[in-house]
Amino acid sequence: MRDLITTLVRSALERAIKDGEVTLPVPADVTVERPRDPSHGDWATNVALRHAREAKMPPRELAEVIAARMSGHPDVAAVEVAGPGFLNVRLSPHALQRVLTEVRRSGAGYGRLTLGAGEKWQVEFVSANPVGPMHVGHGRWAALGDSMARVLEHAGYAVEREFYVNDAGVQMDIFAASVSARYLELCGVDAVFPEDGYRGAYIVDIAREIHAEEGDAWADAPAAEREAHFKEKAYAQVLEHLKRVLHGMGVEFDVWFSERTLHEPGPDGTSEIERAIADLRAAGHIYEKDGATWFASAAFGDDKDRVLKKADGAYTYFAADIAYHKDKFDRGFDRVIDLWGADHHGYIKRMEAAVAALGHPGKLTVVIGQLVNLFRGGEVVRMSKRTGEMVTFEDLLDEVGADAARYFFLRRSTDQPLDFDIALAKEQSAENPVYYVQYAHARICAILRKAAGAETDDVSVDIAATASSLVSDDAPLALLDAEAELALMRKLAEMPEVVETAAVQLAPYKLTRYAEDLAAAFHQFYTQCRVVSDDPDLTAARLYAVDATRIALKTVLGLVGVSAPERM
RNA sequence: GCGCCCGUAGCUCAGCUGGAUAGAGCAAGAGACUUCUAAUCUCUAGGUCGGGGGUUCGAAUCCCUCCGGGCGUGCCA
Repeated sequence: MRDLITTLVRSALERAIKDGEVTLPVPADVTVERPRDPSHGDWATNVALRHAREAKMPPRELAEVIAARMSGHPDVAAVEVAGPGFLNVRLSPHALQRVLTEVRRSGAGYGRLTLGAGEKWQVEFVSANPVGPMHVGHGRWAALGDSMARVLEHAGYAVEREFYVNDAGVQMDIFAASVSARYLELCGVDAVFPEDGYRGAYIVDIAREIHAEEGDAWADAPAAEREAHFKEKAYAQVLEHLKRVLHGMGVEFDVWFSERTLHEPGPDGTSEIERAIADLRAAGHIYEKDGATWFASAAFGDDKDRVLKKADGAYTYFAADIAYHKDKFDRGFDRVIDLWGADHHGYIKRMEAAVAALGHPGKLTVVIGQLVNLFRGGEVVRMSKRTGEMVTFEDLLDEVGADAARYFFLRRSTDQPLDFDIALAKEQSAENPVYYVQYAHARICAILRKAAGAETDDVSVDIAATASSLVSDDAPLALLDAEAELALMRKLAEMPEVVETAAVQLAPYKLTRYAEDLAAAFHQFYTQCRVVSDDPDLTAARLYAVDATRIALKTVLGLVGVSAPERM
């Protein structure tokens, strides 16, 4: 629709220039946008303002010339010159009614774009250390990353979802030692709990499970042997937990990437980490100092150079991260998106530097997800993996449900810390916007059941089948010209633009806002326009509009990752 | 100290690649169900866009500066 209006404006201006009415080179920057105030029409352009000086005409006069050449088009109801020289374009009912046809023809593919042109993108998110249960922040990033991936897919990208498992390194050792200490306690052996160990109750649970399975068998084993064994047992349990919780909220990963594989030697005897450093060295970005191996990241915009291999011979976490990102780009992604917690934002510059040094400048986008502050009826709930004082994300899901959790997590812009009140999310009231949107969908389904002659709360009715048999393709859409009907169609027309913005800005929260707007437009329509009446033509036309709204609502909820209930 | 994020209505937040009279939800007040779901709708009220400078036809938006809040700033992971 935007393209259509842009073309109309441009060709009107071009004709005016050709006819000698305006003296101006044909401008390249003719753009139309949505006016903030809907009373200003559907589309507006400031071309006249921008080029008045060049054309040596007052802006309003130039605008009048363009307006005069735009009127008469069947999709345009009115073109007005407003304010200092804006051109406001109002779409005709006919143009809006056509949107309904487009929605119904596209079905679940409504709003799909070719923006991505099939480019291969990767979204890596959650990537929680496998040393404990998912916390609420991980839940937000899961909702965010998954919805981002869904939007990008809708916008035409080929998207892969990846979870990076930090299963190597010191955290895993501490984790194993913590489980081991709890296990020994269960065996009745006096054990010293590691000073920096994980104190959460879940560690005890894991130890108990191992003890139930294997008894005291490991009590007398050498510590190193026991911990090595427990590490794998406990790791497997946590990984199972992560997969179960994520699956439970509808998030599925294509790849679970193990950090260990970066450390293991390949067929040629070198690890991926070593090969990544060798690449950087060959490109001249590596030097030795104070017994350590350094990456000259400052040359790529980092604050200072970074150590990759410490004087003691161990690789830093950053070295593994570089190898990991090299691996990603070796897999052929056109763009890699990392979703990190806010506490990692200090790493963005060095990671971007590394990616640039590896020969992929600008192909990494790091999105920072701010933290979640958990409340319960106004009281702060603490979340700490170390003290064990925490609400796990699984607990939260059990309590508020996946729909409410996902919806709440997405409602804020990514770089905004989120206050999540458990009591509020549970509340089934007007304060809870997820129900507002879902309710609109449920209401539509009730109308369709009613129109089909079924009981309005008959759950056995197949809505999609009912809709397709009930709604006639040649319904007289021209009858739809009431204010509430036009407003609903306008809102439906916006969806492709919303998908585009959400994809370009990696901002799924735009979808929740749109979903609420669309639901509001429907609720208003519902209040003002009786759908099933004894006027068969009007009923047919309105059923058509209602079904288009159902499709769009279901689609946008799908992009958010929230269900569209047929009855509430 | 330096870096990133933030400061907009009583609360939670949109609007930020400059555009028209700064918006929404909640909370507050007043109304609307013998009708396809009132988990809804309608109306009212609510603002020095943190302060100050600058850039220009035009600034919540861009630049500078100050104030306030959050996070980060390891040869940790």
